[in-house]
Amino acid sequence: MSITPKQALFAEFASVARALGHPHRLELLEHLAQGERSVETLAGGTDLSVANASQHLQQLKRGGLVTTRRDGKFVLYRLADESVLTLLASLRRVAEHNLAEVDRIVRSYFNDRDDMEPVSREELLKRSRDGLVTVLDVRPADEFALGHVLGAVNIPLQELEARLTELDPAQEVVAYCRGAYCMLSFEAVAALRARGFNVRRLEDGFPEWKAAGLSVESPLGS
Amino acid sequence: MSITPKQALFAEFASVARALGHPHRLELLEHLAQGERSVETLAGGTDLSVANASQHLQQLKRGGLVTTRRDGKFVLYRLADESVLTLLASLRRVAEHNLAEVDRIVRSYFNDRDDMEPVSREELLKRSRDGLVTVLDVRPADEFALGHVLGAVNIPLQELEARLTELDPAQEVVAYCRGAYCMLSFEAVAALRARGFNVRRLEDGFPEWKAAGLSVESPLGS
DNA sequence: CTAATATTCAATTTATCAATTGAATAATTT
DNA sequence: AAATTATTCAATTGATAAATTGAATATTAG
Repeated sequence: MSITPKQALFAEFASVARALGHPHRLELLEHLAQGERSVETLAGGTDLSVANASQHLQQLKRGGLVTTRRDGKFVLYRLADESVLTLLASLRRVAEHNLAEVDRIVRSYFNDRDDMEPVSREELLKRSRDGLVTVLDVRPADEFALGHVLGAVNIPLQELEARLTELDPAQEVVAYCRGAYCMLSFEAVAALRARGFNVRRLEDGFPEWKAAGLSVESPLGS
Repeated sequence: MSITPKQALFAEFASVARALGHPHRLELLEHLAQGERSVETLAGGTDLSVANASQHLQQLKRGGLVTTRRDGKFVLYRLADESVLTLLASLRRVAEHNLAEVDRIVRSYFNDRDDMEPVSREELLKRSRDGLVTVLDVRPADEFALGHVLGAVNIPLQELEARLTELDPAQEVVAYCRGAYCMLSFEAVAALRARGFNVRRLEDGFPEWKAAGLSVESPLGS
């Protein structure tokens, strides 16, 4: 018996889902959500060997989640389009709603949810315009340089302890990083709170902010 | 070295994606999108052995995509919540946008003749007013009952073969279901065309029709 | 052209998944 | 209680995926 078109379509849809179905690939996608990256950069950022990262990236490509272009001797990967971010957000939402294990991890590692109630994009935008908050980007400097929330201050998490004086203790701080589950901003909040700062997290990260069409600062030509 | 919470979360997210990563499981989810079903019913609807369907359903359950309840000797599966439908829609959207193969399949099986182009809402509205088409809603009866295109006939896809006599073979049929990526109307078109009907799909589905402010019939109070 | 760098490919081992079969469990009917 | 029905489990076989290694390609620089 032959394959029906419906089965063929489901097979294609499944291939997209399978491409998402590995922790390393999700991590690669999180990095790619920040912008275009070379294989070597991605391998470094995710602690994978270059060959392994390359293979995972090719699976993402086969699944239609990323595209590539060559720039000199580098092959640069990027998300195929915005719909990939939406898909990742949906995936997170389903996991949060329906997997007890996710809830358990978030609770046990990120403490009280009340305390950590994230700031919505809308709220941040409003309070930022009114000059009421310091927007703190805790991603590495190179990621910040490739685009960030308009008016944000960049203090990479690793430098935070050393650069506390750059933050006004009298003003609320809202920290963000790569996305809803990027650890950097969780850690920044914990560190700053321990120093007496009034600080919260943005509900998600830079890619979502950018995708929502909110104001960003980007380097020339991008 | 120990597993970071981030890695643990990505592993959970990946497990959700893996649950989606098989054509049979996507087909099961499509059936479940229509309402609660027993294992036997699902096995019948998808041409799987009961044991095989049961195992796939358990994978969906582990992935947090479905839940179960027991009713007498039946175990009834249902989608975990609405966010699963959103996730499925995102998955289809990414596949449609970024996989050439999906486009090829849709074109070659559904759109490769002029008369297989989907009908726009405006065109359907006009032809419907002029009495030129039969508007066919192929969603399950309970969904139809909650609101449908004004004047539409409801023949759920599953009953279509048995109720062909209700359709006038001399008149063009326009089928619709839940949305642009809902498979039901694709299948209805394929089935009816095989029977010699002149049939096309609406470009999207009921939610878009309603959102566009076009005439609908709804139950009291909604 | 040759050397150097970035990425991919090919081959391997290990691990996990898919489908089938027959038996086991759980609720219902007789 | 025994028989019936629906579902799940356990064990098997064949298929596919993951990570590693070393070699192969493609581009740039000298």
